[in-house]
Amino acid sequence: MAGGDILLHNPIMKRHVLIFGLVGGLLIATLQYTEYRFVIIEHSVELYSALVAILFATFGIWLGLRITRSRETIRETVVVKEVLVPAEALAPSEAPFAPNTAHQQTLGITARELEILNLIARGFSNREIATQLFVSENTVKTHCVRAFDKLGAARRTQAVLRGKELGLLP
Amino acid sequence: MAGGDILLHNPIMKRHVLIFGLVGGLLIATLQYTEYRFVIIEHSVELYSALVAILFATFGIWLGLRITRSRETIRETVVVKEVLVPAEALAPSEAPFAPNTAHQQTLGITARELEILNLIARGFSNREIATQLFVSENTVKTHCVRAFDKLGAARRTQAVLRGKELGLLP
DNA sequence: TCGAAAATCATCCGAAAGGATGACGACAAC
DNA sequence: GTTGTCGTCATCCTTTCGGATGATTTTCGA
Repeated sequence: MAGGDILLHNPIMKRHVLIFGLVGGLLIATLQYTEYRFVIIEHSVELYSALVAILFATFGIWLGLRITRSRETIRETVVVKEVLVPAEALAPSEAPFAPNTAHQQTLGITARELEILNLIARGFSNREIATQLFVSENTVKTHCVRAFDKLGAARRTQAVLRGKELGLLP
Repeated sequence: MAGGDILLHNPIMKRHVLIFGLVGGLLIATLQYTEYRFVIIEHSVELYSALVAILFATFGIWLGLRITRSRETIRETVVVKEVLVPAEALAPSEAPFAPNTAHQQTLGITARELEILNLIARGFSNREIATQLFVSENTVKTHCVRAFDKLGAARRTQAVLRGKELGLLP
């Protein structure tokens, strides 16, 4: 049930769905309107269908991505809370790794910054990171600079080193 | 490039996109076909549009979910690898660290190159490394390029990662 | 619902890193 | 003495990073 709640009772999602419906309605209305105003070429049904299909497929993909993204964020915060307590008694063998939130907090490193640090540590370039996270390269660079600043690092290799020293990275 | 590779050069993704296109084409074809076979009710364009829209929106959302899911899976497997390998080469706290000479030999990595890899892993820039080793920056860069080539790395962060995986670096 | 924090994106610039290629001396192995 | 490897250095060029700055949008908590 929680999954549904997260998706449906989320105001952000509500707005997206609303926009989705609105755009759909508008499109249909436009279609109907144009039918009376302009000359409809023969066999235009499939053309319209294709257009609408492409449009909505794109929008659908975007929405799908969007949904999972916000779901991931929610999940992350939950996980952090969850892991926090057993962290003291954690076996060093199997754990999915819990970053040292104490250090993270004192340094003021945000979740997103840590996420990017992680990808840097895995050897990805800024462009690759941008692609993976569905943001622009500029954004990644901004996060990088801020994270480096907070870590007192001048380079990404140094940032990775510091991150591992502080238990922020696996 | 790897980010794009994960999504676009992924056989699973390719199949999805293929299916996506196929379904789209089939739908359009069906639409065209039915136009000649059945009686088309008046104002059916918007009906068809709505139908197609809903269908493709659903499909799009599904695809979006699918994409992010496989992306997560890929990321997870990477993590598993990362955790798995260095586990065996984990130093028992005190040893001054002995690099895996077997891997070093098979890859043809020279001592000097390993030395430079080590300094890279410690977060030094090429210039700093040059100063420490009393050689020119150009020399350091040459060693870097050769080492990266042997390790199959495109970046120093990647080289460090590979080096640790192979037990060449502490 | 208001404001702070976070995330996003952009542009500009200089520095660092990466890639290709050629060259030269030292040294060991054949 | 020839060959091959290694270390050294250089030049030229392209790409990537890092830093500064400003703006907008999202998100979240009071």
